[in-house]
Amino acid sequence: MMMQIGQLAKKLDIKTDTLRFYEKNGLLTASSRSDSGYRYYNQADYQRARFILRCKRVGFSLSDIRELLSIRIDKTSHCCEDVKQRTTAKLQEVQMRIKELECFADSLSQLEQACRGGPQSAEFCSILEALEPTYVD
Amino acid sequence: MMMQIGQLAKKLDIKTDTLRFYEKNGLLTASSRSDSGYRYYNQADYQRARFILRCKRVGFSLSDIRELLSIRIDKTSHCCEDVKQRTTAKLQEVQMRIKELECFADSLSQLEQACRGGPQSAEFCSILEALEPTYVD
DNA sequence: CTTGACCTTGGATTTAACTCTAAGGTTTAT
DNA sequence: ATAAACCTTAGAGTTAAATCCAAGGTCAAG
Repeated sequence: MMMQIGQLAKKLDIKTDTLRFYEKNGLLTASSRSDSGYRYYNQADYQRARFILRCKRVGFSLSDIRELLSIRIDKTSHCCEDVKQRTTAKLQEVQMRIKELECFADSLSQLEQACRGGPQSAEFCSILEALEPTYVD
Repeated sequence: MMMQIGQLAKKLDIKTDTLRFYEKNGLLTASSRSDSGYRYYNQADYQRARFILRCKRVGFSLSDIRELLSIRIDKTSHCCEDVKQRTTAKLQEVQMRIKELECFADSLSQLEQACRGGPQSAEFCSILEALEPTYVD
């Protein structure tokens, strides 16, 4: 359950240096340390690390991610305007990215269809051409 | 219709240097030049530039984008295995990113609900906690 | 016909995000 | 008890992507 930095790094397929770098930058701190200073990570740390990597893959910068992770809602007193606003902003950003990606996915599958000799086979020959009809500026 | 580098940069909200950098790296070349060497961009160039910026926003690197842009299907002879395979691979990648983002969006809107004092108001207080139930490792 | 706002190139610098190096301490297995 | 495989820190180096700088050419407006 508890693992040290090398094991966690292997599980995540990243370098131990990267984990130390994330710690230095306030993204992920090992939940405990051994007497001699070795970092020990638990399951929650692992989840948090996976979250960071997911965020990165979809184009968030480390400071975006720090912000996402910092959004905390006070259970008792309901949340303040600031937190609500940041959450809404991030949500809109994410939804925009989803739309953009869906647009890509459509175009790519049209191209794939063309590859299979589907109905559009002679119509589009690049992703830009496949995307064009969907661009409404 | 035809614009020079400064105008295009302004429209895209990037620096002229960035456009020259993209040219040097084979992502976007001005469709023509004046006698004195000024770059002239047309509508297709603009679309291509927008495509590049969209790709970047959803986490593709410039070489990913170069690859996406290089996928071309030969209209007459149907497409070769290589192109088909690259298209399929990119499509899968895009679909995975969409799934991840949808997962975020759900969690963020749960948080937003909590902010509004919705039914889950006392349940989750951070994006990690809101995400947890959806993590199936 | 010159001023000011554009443009050219090549090369240096910056920034984010790692990734490596050096010098040394810790743990486990034989 | 010593080698091998871990870990620590601080700080330097790398890579991708963008941005800046310098020295100079172009062009439209007054």
